[in-house]
Amino acid sequence: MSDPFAFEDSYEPAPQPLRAGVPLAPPAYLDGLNPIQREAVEAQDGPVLVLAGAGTGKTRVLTTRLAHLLVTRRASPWQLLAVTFTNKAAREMRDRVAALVGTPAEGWWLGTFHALAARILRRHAELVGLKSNFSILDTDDQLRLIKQLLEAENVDSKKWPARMVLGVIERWKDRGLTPDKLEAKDGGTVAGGRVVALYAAYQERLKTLNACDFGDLLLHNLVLFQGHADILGEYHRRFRYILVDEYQDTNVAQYLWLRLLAQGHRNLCCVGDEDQSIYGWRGAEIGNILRFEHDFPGARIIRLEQNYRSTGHILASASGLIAHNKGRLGKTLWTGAGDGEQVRVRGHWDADEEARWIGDEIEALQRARVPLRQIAILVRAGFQTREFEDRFLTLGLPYRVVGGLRFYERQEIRDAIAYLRVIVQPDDDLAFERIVNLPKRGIGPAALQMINQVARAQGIGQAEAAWRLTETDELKPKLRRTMRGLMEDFARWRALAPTLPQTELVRLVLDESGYTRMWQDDKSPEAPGRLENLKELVTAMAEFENLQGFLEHVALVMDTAEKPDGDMVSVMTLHGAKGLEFDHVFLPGWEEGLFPNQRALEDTGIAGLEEERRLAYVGLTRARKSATVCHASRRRIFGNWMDAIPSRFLGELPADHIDDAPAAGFSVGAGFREPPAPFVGFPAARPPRQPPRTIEGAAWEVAPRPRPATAYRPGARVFHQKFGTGTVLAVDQDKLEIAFDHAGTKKVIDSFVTPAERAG
DNA sequence: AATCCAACGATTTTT
DNA sequence: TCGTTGGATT
Repeated sequence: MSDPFAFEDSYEPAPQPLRAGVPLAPPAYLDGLNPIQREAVEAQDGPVLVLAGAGTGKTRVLTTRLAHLLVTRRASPWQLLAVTFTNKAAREMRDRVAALVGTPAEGWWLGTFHALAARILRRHAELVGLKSNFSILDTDDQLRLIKQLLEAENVDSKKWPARMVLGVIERWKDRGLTPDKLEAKDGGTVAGGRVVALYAAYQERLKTLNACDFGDLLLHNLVLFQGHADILGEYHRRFRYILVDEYQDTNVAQYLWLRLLAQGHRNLCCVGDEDQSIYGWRGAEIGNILRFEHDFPGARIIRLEQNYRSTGHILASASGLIAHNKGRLGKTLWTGAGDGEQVRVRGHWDADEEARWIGDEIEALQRARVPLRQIAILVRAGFQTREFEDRFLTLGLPYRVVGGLRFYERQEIRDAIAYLRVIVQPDDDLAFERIVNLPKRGIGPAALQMINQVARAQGIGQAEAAWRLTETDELKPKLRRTMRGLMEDFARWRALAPTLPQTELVRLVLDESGYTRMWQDDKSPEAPGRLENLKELVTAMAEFENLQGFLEHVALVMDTAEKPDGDMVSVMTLHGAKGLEFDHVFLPGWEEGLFPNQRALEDTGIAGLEEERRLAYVGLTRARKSATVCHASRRRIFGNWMDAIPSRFLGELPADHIDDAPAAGFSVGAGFREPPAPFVGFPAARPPRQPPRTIEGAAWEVAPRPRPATAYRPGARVFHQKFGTGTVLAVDQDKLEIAFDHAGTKKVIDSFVTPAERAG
């Protein structure tokens, strides 16, 4: 089987540009681009920043640019690296470029930061102390791991919830900071001043689990590139042109990753809009885009400012609002379309009335034959959707709440995947722990504790420890039999895995493990749905080449391509709306405290306020024909009614473009003060050297680990917690055969015995 | 091992 | 207010 991404092809000489890159007649796909867009398409060499305002045809420019590179033969597909944030964006880019070029472009590196980083990491995993079949953990796994560590460290998990500790660690990872770059004091008082140590322990644990979290995918890439110039060099030779979408959302680690890769040919084109940077709280660093010119000297900045989406008043309102931000590069959006309607601002007595009024408005639109799919309600926080759901339910108005539990986040799906993970990667203790007693097998906390004791003593995974336990008399016969059975099942499934289509394998595993039966016997109302989901999982798996590919998909492509079903009003958060557009947009809840959100202000001060304002900007610019902003005087927050004052953002909307502009003099939320600017640190320029390490074992192999020879010799007197004192008869690596004084002859594992006091 | 109650805490969540 | 979670109880 040939790997289209094998390195050999990167040494192929670059194809010569066709007529020095200038085709005789401009290709058809350039028609209909405006002059600036065309400039952005044709500026192919050197660093380029395309500042693409909302609705200015960004995706079109991006895809045309790629097509142009290919058609003019400046680069072959395999010499392109195209990075997006979401899988949706990657899909769209792939499809649209294929449409432009005429054939699907095969062999280019197109994907999300994480998917691309994972692909690179799988190739060189040994160099960062992993095996190439490493698992990618989800948030659940991460939290369980942190909880275990907190417990081991005796940290009060009430005071320092795992969520928070994980958050701190992830922000460090976002900034490219490995534990060795931190000092204990960098963690402040979090977890009793021990977060840095916890971070180090967490990373250590991940390594023994042969696992990565999302942040690690990038972080390990950085370590790899910085420590192995030869490998980085190969990627330099490979990637002649690099294209990045949504650059305003990159974090420091991603920035460093891009910078390292772009050093080769320096053809780095980043597309983004600083006014739509809304993920700062997830580690996105707006400074990346603001500093682009400084970071990449000689960069060309191209501003796409002609908006093709919204009518004049909407655009002017959004522009007027965002002009209040300081941290901008600045753009002046304009539209050739007419003024359209002014942005409506409406106040209501309370949130219920707000929902009622918006419901009525939507019904009016419906009567005017506006398709419901062209209407959206964009809220600041998830809980705001409830009022609308209640209202739409009574009105019988079809709606859909976008977001919420995703397919792969469902319990039964995660369980099924855990089985597969243990098969692919026996060291994956987190997956093992999840399903070892699911369905109930009687392998409860006590048994697990024993497993853990062996695992820890011998430095092996739980699965391996369980296996070794069954070779002894440590367990009660019944338990020993079930555990042995389970371990043999796993061994068998593992052996079958490479020979069986993955769909067959899951079916087999879910049946033989009793997992399916468990839900079949379950009388709860949700059980049938879960069985349905499991079937859907099997169907979904069919599309993948192999089990590994499927697991990679699950880990990295958490979204399921949503089916565009039915004509419904969309209700979603402002974050969820980024990149979407609707004819008619309703923006409820513009009140101080809610929007801008109190916590955002408290956490990050002026930076937080500006991010909230960008969120408002994103909301307004989703609208094509009409935007309606609402605020209520009373809102039920956490059960009790709270008085609310209109958002300061309302006062920032330019009066000329507003319908029923509220009277001037809105109070600007009292008590707001500016905390010190948050520290934004860059890691030291000097790359840390990591000694290369080689670990044996291909994807499906369970490399047999040498068992430590025991310190006990035949004749030694030992003590065992359960069986009492005895004399060692025979030694087999870590297993001892012991003649106990009162319990007969048993096989035990040496970690369960201690030297007995010498008699006499 | 299951079940019940009290306490808590509740923005945003591309991967 | 309401859903989740963890401890305690049977």
